[in-house]
Amino acid sequence: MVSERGLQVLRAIVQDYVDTREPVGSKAIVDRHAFGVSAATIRNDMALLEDEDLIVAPHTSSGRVPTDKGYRVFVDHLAELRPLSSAQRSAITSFLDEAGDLDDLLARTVRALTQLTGQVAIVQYPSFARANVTHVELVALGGPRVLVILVTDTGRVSQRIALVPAEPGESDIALLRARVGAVLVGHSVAESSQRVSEALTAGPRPGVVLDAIADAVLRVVGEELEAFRQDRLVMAGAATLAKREQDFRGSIYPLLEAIEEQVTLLRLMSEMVADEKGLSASIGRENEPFGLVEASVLASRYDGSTGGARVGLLGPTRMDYSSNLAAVRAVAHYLTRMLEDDDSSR
Amino acid sequence: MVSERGLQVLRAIVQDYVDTREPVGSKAIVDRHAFGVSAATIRNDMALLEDEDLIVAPHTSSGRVPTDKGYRVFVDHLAELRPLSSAQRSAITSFLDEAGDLDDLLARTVRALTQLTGQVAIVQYPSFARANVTHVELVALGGPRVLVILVTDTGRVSQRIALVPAEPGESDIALLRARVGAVLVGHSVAESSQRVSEALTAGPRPGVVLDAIADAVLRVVGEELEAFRQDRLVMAGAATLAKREQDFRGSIYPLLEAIEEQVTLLRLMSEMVADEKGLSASIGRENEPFGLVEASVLASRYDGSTGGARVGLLGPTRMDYSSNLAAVRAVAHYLTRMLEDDDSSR
DNA sequence: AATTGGCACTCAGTCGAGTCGAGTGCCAAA
DNA sequence: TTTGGCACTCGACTCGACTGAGTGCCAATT
Repeated sequence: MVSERGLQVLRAIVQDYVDTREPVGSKAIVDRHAFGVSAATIRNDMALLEDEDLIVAPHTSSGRVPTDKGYRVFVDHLAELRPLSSAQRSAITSFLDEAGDLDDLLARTVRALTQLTGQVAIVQYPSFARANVTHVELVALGGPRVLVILVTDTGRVSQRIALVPAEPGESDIALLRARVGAVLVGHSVAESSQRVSEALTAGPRPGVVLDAIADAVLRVVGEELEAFRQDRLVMAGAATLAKREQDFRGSIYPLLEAIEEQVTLLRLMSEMVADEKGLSASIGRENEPFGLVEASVLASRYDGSTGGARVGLLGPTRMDYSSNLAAVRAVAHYLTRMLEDDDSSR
Repeated sequence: MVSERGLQVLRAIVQDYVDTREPVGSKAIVDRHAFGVSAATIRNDMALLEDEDLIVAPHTSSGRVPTDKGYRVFVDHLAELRPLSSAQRSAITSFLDEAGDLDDLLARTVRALTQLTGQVAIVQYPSFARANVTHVELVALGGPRVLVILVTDTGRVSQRIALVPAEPGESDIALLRARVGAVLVGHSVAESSQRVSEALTAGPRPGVVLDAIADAVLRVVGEELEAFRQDRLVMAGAATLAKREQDFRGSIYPLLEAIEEQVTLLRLMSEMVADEKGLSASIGRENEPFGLVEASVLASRYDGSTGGARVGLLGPTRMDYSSNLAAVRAVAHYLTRMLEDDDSSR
């Protein structure tokens, strides 16, 4: 069983190891931390910690290094999030304050977070599945092309071009707009998607040109709604991985690939279990199902209203969890406030 | 002066070095290439090549390695682009054929190119400065928000939300649409941008609400047009750099950073000088002004009509120029054809 | 004049022995 | 339970010897 002091020793080991990148020995601990006991005592504690699989010695007779389990205990029980400096806080707020639309806000968020932590920052777009479609607009572009525009109450706007079987006239467009609008407007994205499929299986009445056009438009709308339901990520700081390369035993290739793929990270972030404060961490081996074993992901929920969306960061397992968790929490906090504040303007 | 055979020796050195990643010696050359002369003769030639700064010996008595200048001569005079296999060609065409809109087409293009070469693929968006604005659409979103949509004849559609000083009614929207349309429709993006500024300096008549709204909308339109004029890049395969890391003496950090920044690569690609076939290469040190010294960029123009746009790739100086140039050329070719073919549908 | 075989020379890479020292585990004493 | 002492381990570093690929040069050959 690990004593109270044993846990303090673990904390010291994690902190020093993150600091120095070198296995830390009993002597180094008594030097750098005021434990008031001798090195031999620390050694006994370390032997226990090793029994518990919280630390490990890379080879006989060298210092110890935290295991993934050790980091986990540190994060769960030992890390005290050290609050950001006021300079940092004001830097974040003023930087985010200048943001324009949602895209810009999220882009600024990741930049701020990567700046703050020196790690890869990630933010998930708020999920749009529960958003409601408020407007549908159709614009005839000439020829067989019709521009379809969808707007949701969360402020997301998207457009797509439909190729229709016949060129619609001005009045046709108005009719189409009403018809498509009836299917969508006022319904959530998820519902709308459903309703579009139903409207399509009904099929056009043969020979009725407008029906054929409407179907073509609906098909495009369906595709676009599907895209709405897919979550997206915004990231920044991928280059910082190259700087931290020494922290990875293997190649950073899997990491860069995950960043480029996005979908892996998306799943990973979605499946993370948050604590009561909305913070979550996935450490080292815990990411094995996602093909990442030497990396940790820290994340926090933000913007509780739309639910599910997260902001976080990705870095080597050997990272400064205290600072980084604090940074994630702070950024999530400001981002949430930002979204609440001017909810009406988006 | 370098003899004809000397150049063949240079070619052999470049090819073998790219192949083996090891300095190549005179013996290896006579073994792998049928020169019909002895190693001593090759050595003499190599001495000349070294005098001309085309190759260099990393240390006394090891094989030679091409210099940047050597690669340059190879690319300009010696590389014969080896055509793609028919399997590759059909893979490209069928993959690009499935593309939807322009975004999708370019995304597929970079994926195809990175697949083909194993390098980082880059494509510049066609410049929209000369595109003409064909449609302006306004949608009242309720409250002070008005959705502004711009469409150009190149098929680019973009939208933005304007915050206006008063909520416009249905008829106001129609009036506004006509008014804004008069400023933009039928003019190129560059002209439109100009005309918007002029319309704004005229200023609203005081007290006329519609004028104030129109100005707010025009300001947003101006911003959006500005965004049109900025070129953008789409990239893929950044992760492959991690695999090729051994090919870089220094860190890959500057490369990843350039990829993330985009603007550096954009300038680099814009300033490259193309040969008569539209192909261009920038090798190693030649990229020094852009902070890249161990990398080469190969590029090709595509879609001559809109002018200026390029597709290309980025990789270590020690790359297979023959294959990669051929791949870039082929992809540019198919991309151009794609854009011409269904010009009407975009 | 170009090519070739021969030869001395250079130097990175490798291997093994020797040394150093940080750090451990264990034990007996406090 | 803590502590000082001590033998032991083992990675990291250094040094020297050796190896071998490859060069430059030169005299002989074609």
